[in-house]
Amino acid sequence: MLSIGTLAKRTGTKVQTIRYYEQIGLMPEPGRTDGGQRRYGDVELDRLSFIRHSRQLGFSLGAIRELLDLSDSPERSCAQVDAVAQKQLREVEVRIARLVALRVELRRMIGECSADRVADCRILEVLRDHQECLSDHGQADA
Amino acid sequence: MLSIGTLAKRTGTKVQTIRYYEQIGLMPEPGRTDGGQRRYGDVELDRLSFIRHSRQLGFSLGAIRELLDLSDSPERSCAQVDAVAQKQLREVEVRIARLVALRVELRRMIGECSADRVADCRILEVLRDHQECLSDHGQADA
DNA sequence: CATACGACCTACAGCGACTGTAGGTTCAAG
DNA sequence: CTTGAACCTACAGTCGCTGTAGGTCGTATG
Repeated sequence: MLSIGTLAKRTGTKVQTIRYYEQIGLMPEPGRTDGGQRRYGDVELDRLSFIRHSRQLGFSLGAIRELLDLSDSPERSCAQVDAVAQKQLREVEVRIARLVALRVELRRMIGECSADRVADCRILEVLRDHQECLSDHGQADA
Repeated sequence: MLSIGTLAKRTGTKVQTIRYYEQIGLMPEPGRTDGGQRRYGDVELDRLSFIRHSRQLGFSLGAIRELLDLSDSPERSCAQVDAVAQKQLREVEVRIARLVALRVELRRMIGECSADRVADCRILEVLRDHQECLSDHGQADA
């Protein structure tokens, strides 16, 4: 039986984060000692490892919830699992594309500035005037 | 004199976002009509354009505040402006590297799964077992 | 067996950067 | 003068945690 602190260490999670996952129903309510402290077993350890690893791969908690639900029906087709993963991949690809476009602009901006004074700084000029950009770089994140 | 809605349209910002920027002191408190509605001039239009464009390039509101402060002292050296932009570039590069590593894992994971049933799904297996990953992909974001 | 102290408990506020809602007021066109 | 779109304030919600305050529990040591 593991305390929440031990579970946290084993999975590289903060204690508060585990309690947060319990609060939003992503982790089950565990057993308690007589004094009211949480005690976990291997099932919970595995579940939390799954969650953390999925988070590291960028899956949202919503997507993770879906994956956990799916993995509870081992006889079903795994097409839905595939769809979730594909969607995540596409999102990662979109973000990479956006960031690469940003990198281009930032590099160009920095490279062009050889001024001494703020008044002549190309970086600030570019930021002032969107026209000077090559791409439209809609949103930075998402 | 522009209403907040017109300013919003011109800069591709939501009205609430402009009010939010005012609230956190990034935009100045504008003049008002007798009825209490905000009215903006070209100075505010330029400032908001600067903010929005910087946001699109991924600068945080904190960094933007710094850049706006710097651009108010036109005689100063622009080394600090450069430093802010360089920092942003480095952050973008780190994020790209992370996302590219994620893309590798996601593609591999998806490519390996040719199962029909959830029970044999490679995607879920990989998510369960971190060992199966090549990189350490620490944090998804940041 | 008593004590100390680190780990645990709950409840709630805060982060960044917005976005949305409710309920009321103002402006400008017809 | 009326209508209705646009404006106003104030506050709650988003996501995924993280931090704090103030109190309780469990266990190793003396």
